[in-house]
Amino acid sequence: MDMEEQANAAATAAREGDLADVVARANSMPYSAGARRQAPPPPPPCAAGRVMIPYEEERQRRPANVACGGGEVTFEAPPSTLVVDPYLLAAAGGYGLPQQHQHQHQQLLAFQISEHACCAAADSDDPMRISPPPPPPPPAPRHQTITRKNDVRKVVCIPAPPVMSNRAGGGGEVIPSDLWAWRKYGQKPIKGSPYPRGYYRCSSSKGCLARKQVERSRSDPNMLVITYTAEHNHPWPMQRNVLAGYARAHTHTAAKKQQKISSSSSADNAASSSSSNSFHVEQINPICGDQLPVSCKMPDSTATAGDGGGLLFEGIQPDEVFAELEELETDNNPMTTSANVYGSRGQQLDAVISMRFGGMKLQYSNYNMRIKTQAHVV
DNA sequence: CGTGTTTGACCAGCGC
DNA sequence: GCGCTGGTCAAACACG
Repeated sequence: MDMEEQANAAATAAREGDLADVVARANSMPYSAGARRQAPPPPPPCAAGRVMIPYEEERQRRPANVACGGGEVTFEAPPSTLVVDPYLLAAAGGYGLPQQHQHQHQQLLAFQISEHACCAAADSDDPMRISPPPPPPPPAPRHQTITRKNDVRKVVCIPAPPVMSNRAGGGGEVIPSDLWAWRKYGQKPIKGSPYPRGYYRCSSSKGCLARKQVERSRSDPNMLVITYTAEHNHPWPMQRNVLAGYARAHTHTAAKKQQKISSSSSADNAASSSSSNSFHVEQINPICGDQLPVSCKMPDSTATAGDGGGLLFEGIQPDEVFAELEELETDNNPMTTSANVYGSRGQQLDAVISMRFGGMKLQYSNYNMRIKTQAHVV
């Protein structure tokens, strides 16, 4: 199979949402003659693939490059320092956010990324908010399964839905979906914070050590601070096998709204086209329009669609794409990831995430609220 | 019945 | 060593 056929096969796979196939095909392709080069270095050891900026590095860079607070946020960082978080991308696209908050994401897209550092600064009484990669944790005793000093913590800040009486999420929090199945196992009031902290563990797989803590930022109650601890030891769940509890609770709120929107919207998918060595799938971002031009459903027909009100799209689904990328990164696939997020221009916000694996380059962009996924042979 | 949340109790780390 | 604090457990309960 020559390069062109490979590219077409990869394009087909990508249109079908099978990023792993795309990557496999891309990695099987030789680098083009003109671009012959050493394989790019593996991404930084950030297995979960989230924005991970070493604390000292970030602290030194922050004054010059990150302006935090206010409506206008400009954020720039060397691509090598950024690993894209599928969750952030989901939030950036507005997926998973309750309808009443979707408008906020335009202003918050850049903020969410820089807030990663700003939260740490604002809530500086938590010294573990950003920590360097530690050695592997020792075998876990019954309690305190991970020592506090050595655990990896990755922090994501997202716009918080308003406090509701909904029991989901504890303390009335409604946690937007990040595609993993989480089970709440505790909640504690935190000294100095008026908001309780919820403790969640991964319920997708027995024995998975992944945990997350969810609390409102004490400095900005409109932001949710989600702290991820440990890593999933299993692929992300393509199929939710649960209808009870957390997902059920979400079904009662924003998720049902989205389901209604979904069911009443047109099933027309946006046009896609392909050429010999490139293709793109273009979809209208549902959050900026009254109409929802694509059909929304879960990846698997048996899965629940009520997962935090998230919308997934037929064809390439951004959440899926980055969730798969997350796994690929953990496999240390030789690829580079870069992200550029530009400050808001009026109501518009642009974000470009590009990834390169082998001879294929994938690019996810959110230009003027128009989601576009492209793949090119490089 | 399976999966979830709630919540009081328990345990360990940490600072003094 | 002691007390505070955060993280986890587990029983009870809710829900489809």
